Formats: sequence, structure tokens, C-alpha cells
Amino acid sequence: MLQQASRQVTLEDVAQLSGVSSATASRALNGRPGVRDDVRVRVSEASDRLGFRPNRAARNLASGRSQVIGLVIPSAELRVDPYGASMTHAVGRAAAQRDHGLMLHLAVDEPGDTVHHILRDGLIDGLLISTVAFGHSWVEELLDARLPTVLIGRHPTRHGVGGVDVENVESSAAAVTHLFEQGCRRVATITGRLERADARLRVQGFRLAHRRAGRELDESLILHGDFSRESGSVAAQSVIELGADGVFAANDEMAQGAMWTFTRAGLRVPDDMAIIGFDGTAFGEFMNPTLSTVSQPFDDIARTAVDELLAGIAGRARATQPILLEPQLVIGGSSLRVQPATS
Amino acid sequence: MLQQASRQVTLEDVAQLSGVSSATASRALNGRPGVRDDVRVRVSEASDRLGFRPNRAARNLASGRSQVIGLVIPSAELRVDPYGASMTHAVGRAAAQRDHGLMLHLAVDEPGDTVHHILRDGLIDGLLISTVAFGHSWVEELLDARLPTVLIGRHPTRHGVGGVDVENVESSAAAVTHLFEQGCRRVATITGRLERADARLRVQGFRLAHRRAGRELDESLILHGDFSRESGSVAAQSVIELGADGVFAANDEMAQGAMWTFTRAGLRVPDDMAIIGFDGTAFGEFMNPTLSTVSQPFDDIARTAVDELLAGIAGRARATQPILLEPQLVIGGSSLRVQPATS
DNA sequence: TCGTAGCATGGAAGCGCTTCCACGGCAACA
DNA sequence: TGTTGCCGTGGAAGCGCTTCCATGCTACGA
Repeated sequence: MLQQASRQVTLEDVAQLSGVSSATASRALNGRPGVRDDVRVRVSEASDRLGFRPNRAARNLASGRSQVIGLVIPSAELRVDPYGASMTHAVGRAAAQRDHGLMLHLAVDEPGDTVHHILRDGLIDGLLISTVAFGHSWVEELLDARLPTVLIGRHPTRHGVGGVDVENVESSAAAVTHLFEQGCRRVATITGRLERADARLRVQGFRLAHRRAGRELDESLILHGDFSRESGSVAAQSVIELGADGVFAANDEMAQGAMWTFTRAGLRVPDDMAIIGFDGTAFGEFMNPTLSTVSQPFDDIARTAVDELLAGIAGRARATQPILLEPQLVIGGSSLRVQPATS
Repeated sequence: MLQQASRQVTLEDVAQLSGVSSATASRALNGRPGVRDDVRVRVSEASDRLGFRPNRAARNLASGRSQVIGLVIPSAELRVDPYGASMTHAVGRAAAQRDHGLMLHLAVDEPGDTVHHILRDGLIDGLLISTVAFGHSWVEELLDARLPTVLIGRHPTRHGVGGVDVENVESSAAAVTHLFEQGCRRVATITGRLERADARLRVQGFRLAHRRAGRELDESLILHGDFSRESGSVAAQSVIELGADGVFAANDEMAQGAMWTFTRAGLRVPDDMAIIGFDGTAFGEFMNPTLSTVSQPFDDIARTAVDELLAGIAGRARATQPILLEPQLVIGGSSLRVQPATS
């Protein structure tokens, strides 16, 4: 069954062994209609017996399909942001599950050339784009090309392009409401970069929770961060000065930075200061106390995005609206008070 | 120059425009010998003018080369370990610089099928394997296949397979020596999982530094961790109890966990406790104080590994010994005392 | 001056697969 | 029983590139 390094087993071999032509063998193996069932079985058996694996290059050349999809992700995001790593990981798994390969394209500052490569190589059937700011001409160029594309998370929607993201507003509101329930009287938020839609939506959720709770919102409690750990740490200083006793950070990294500052300042988490983040990247689990967070369903996002993309590649109908998935509130030690202080 | 979504520009078009045959055009563009210089220029110009990009599938089919390399990385490593993300990032860049694509293969627990795909697809020219434990049969299978392979970092060496890693012993010794120089009187180390060669070598460096400084080593100062943040945090408690005033952690994550424990315990970093980690993953820069670390030259490692792999693919000579690159001591606030206490 | 080596070039054969098209056989109808 | 139509199958044409081989040319030495 294993044929490892010997000469490649070709479709022709399979056809011969099963007594049909290569045309029929191809149809049989690809589940195309118009093949008798017994023939299909015979071919399939022969294929197994020989350990046949279609040559992707040949298949690609002939059919224009490569069974490979691309993932464009900002270089910096993969390097320093756990979100990027988590997403890359999830997409890799999802693609594999659908029997597709994953080509990784790191988007750097002047990716003009890279983009041209992607577009013209013909190696890729479709493209997933994660977290890119629009307006960059190369992004536009990518989207304008005929290549099926699906956008993943953290970006504004664009007409005519599929997108998958998490629901940000309600889930953020739920996070803040949770802090209220834990007895927090004054809750601050540390925002992400407000050029990004997700950052804005999370602020919106922050406001929503206040409205629902019938609490007046002190606008000064909205502190500006940029998604970096450092900015969270800096903003946390203001959180302390403003007399807040709970904080919702727009991502886990800022939450971590904030927790750091609080601890240094001698505040006890969660009793003096409750913290909840956003993303649910794995590393929050290793914090001490563990970080409460709005956990993105990375695997679901990736699977959905891949399926949408494959649908697009196959020319099947796709969602016209971005698909929103529900994140999950994961309560850790950073916000769970043993006995909620009564307000 | 841009031809975006129009019909693909083929070699034939280029050949026609430059008035030669496609055979000559192919040779010219690929830098093969036996083409007059003026012809080469003419073809090259025509290619640029048409925005020609060779179809990788066709090239692959004809030449047996795909200009794509694979990267196998443990699933968990990419998901939770900054090292994995940093390395993936670096390899992606290095491959792109060499005009090669990068296919990402996540190694999960039962990757038999994945491996068969990789081996038989014919889509990949060579393989980089990062940080995998040997002994897993699928790894052996991969290596036994004829596919050129280079191992990257954090693993034992295997005869006949190229490898690139950082020098662990001397650099670890340098880190510990640095702590001595900062006035630390009693330095502990938190090890990685000792099944891994790198973890062991770093302990070796720890010992070496003591020997060189003529200091006696208290074996109890060697605390066992497993590379996780959590284990660092736990081990740090022992560090405190043992009365150490400096600690060398075998990676940044454990260093972070340790720092956390120290701060909670009311120790000042670096004055009461100096810390230095290993890896130099970007996130240490955002810690407070910034983490001193033995910084791995990810980009160099990746570039070297890719070059070695390409050499192997081309059938050129390769290093028979693993190539060791020098990490760099990066001193941050976690170990730099304003005025080293004199011992 | 002729012969020959050597180099630049073009023709053409694939690489392994998909898919169009033609064909033969069978079932269902008149 | 003859005709129509459909279904299953095989032949063969590519997909765009690389590369072997033959060819024609130039330039050199005798």
C-alpha cells in the first residue's frame, strides 16, 4: 500500500489495473456522474491497492484547481499577536479537514510583488484574508481580481466579498454586564485602535451594557489603547486614577498589560479590580489569575470561512452578508469574585 | 503592465512578442545557459511588459519542481507558543525571499494521513520540520522518504538530515554570567522539559557559567519546568524559598510566569530578583520591565534552513553537521540593575 | 578555401490529469 | 421490430511549461 519513494503511481496505472480507461478512472475517483457503481468500486479498490495519490500539479494544470487555498495575514500579526497565531492555526486545521492545503502569505508593508505572485501564480484556488486594513491598494487589487476571497474577522465589510467575523456588540455588552454582576460599580474599558471596526463595536457593546443596566456612563472611562499589551498597561494607570473597580479590555493582550499595572500598583485582582478581555487566545489560560475573556470560536470561524470560500470556488451560492459567530464568555479568576460585593 | 484578471499571459505570448520560440524564452527566463545576452534581455523585457508570471502548476508538472516548500510544525506550538508563531513567521519570510511559497502543515496527534498527503502529493519540493519529538513513526516516515528535509531548532540531531539550531550552551552561560555581573549572589534556573535537547543544553550552560565563575553550584537551584508559563510561575515560588536573587529561565514564557510570581510576592524586579529568559519572542519587549533574554535569531535561522533545504533540493552539497547560529543577549529591564550590587 | 566543432535556437515530446466529444449498446417507446 | 434517446465508456486534445534532440549558423584551425 505504501509506495513511498518509488516511481509515482499514475492514474493510468489505476485505470489499467481496473480495466478501464483513464478517463473513466478519473471520473470514478472524483465522484463525477456517469460511472456505473461496480466500476466505481473497482477503480476505487485499484486505487487503494496501488496507493494512488493524484499528482496535484497535473490536476491543477488540467482542471485549473489546485486544492490549495491561501491565507494572507499581516506579518506583524503572526509575529507578535496571539490572535494571528490562533487564527492561522485554526485555518490550517480547517483547510486540512476539507482536504485542502494552506499556503501562507505574509503581508508586509510593500507587498505589491507578493500580491502579484498570489494572483498570477495560479497555484491557489481562493484566498482568505485576515485582519487587513482596507485602503491599501494591494488589498483592493486582491479583491478586484477574480480570485474567490473571504475576509476573516477584524475588518470592515466590503460589498460583494464574503466575510466571517464574531458578533462584537452583544458579546462585549455581556462581558461588561458580567462585571456589573460581580459587583463592579465603576467599569472602564480600554479600546483597540478605533480605525478598526471591531474596536468600535466593542465600545458600542460597552455603552449598551450601561444603558441596559440603567447606569450613567462616564465618558472618561473609555480609555484608548491600540491592542498592544503596552497600551493596556498604560491605560490601566488611568483606570486606577479614575477610581474604577472593573475594566473591559478590547483584547487579551491589553488585559494582560492592564493586569500587570494593577498588580504592580498593589491592587488585588479581581477583588479590587476585576478584569475581562477579549479574544480567548490560549495564553490567557496561563495567567494568574486566569483571564476572563470573550472567547472567539477560532475553529468555527476558520471552518466557516473555509467552507464559504470553497463554496465560492465551486461557484455555489454564498452568504451575501458577513456571517457572525457567537463568541463565548469564559469566566476566569480575573473577574470572578468569591462573593460579589453588593452594591 | 498589470494584466490582472484577463486571460493568463503564457510563455508563448512572451516568446512571440520577443520573436523567439517558447523553448528559448523558457531558457532565457530561467537563467539557463546557451542564450545570447541580447535575446535574454529582449525576452526579459517582453516578460515584464506583459506582466508574465509562469504558471506554477505547469512548471511543476513539467519540471517536477513546484517552488513550494512545506513547514511542519506541531499544532499546539503554533497555537500557544510564541516561539512557534515567530518561527512560522520567519520561515514564511525567508521562503518568500527565495521566491518560494510556503505550505503550512500542522502536525497533530494522528497525522498519518497528513504525512501521506505531504509525501505523495508532489506539491512540495522539500520540507522543513520544526520542533518535533522523534520516535513518532510519522516523523520517521517523513524522514525516510526521499523528500529533502531540514530540521529547525529544538530537537535532537539525526544522522543524514540537515538541521539548523541555535547554540545553546555558551549562550545560556552568557546569560547566567550576566546575572553574576549584575551582582546576583545566588542564581537559579528553571529548566524546560528535559526530554528535549535544548532544555538540557541550557542547563549545561547554567553549570558552565558557575564553573567559570568559580562558584559552587547548589543543585537544588535547578528547578524543573516544562516551558509553560504556568510551570515558570510555580517554579518561581521555589526560587524565592531557596533565597535566590536571580533566575535564568529556559524560555521567555516561563520567565514571564516567574516574573508574575515574584511581583505578586512583593519582590522588585530586577533589584530583589533579576530575571533573564530565552528565545526573544517579541512579546518580552512589551513586558514591564522588559524581559532580558537570549534572543534567537529567528530570521537567520529560517533563512539558513531554507537555503540548506534549497541546496538539498537542487542536489547541491549540504552541511553534514547541524548548523548552529549564535543567539544574542538582549538586556532589558528585568536584569539590569542601575548599579550592580557589589558582592 | 574547406571541414568541423560548438553554440544558439526551434521543434516537439512529454509531465499526469481533466474533460470534450464521439460512439456503441441498451431500454423504452411507437 | 424499428427508431429514438440516454447512459456509460474510451479516444484524444489539451492545460503551460521544461527539456531532449536536431538543425543551422558562426568561427576557428588546417
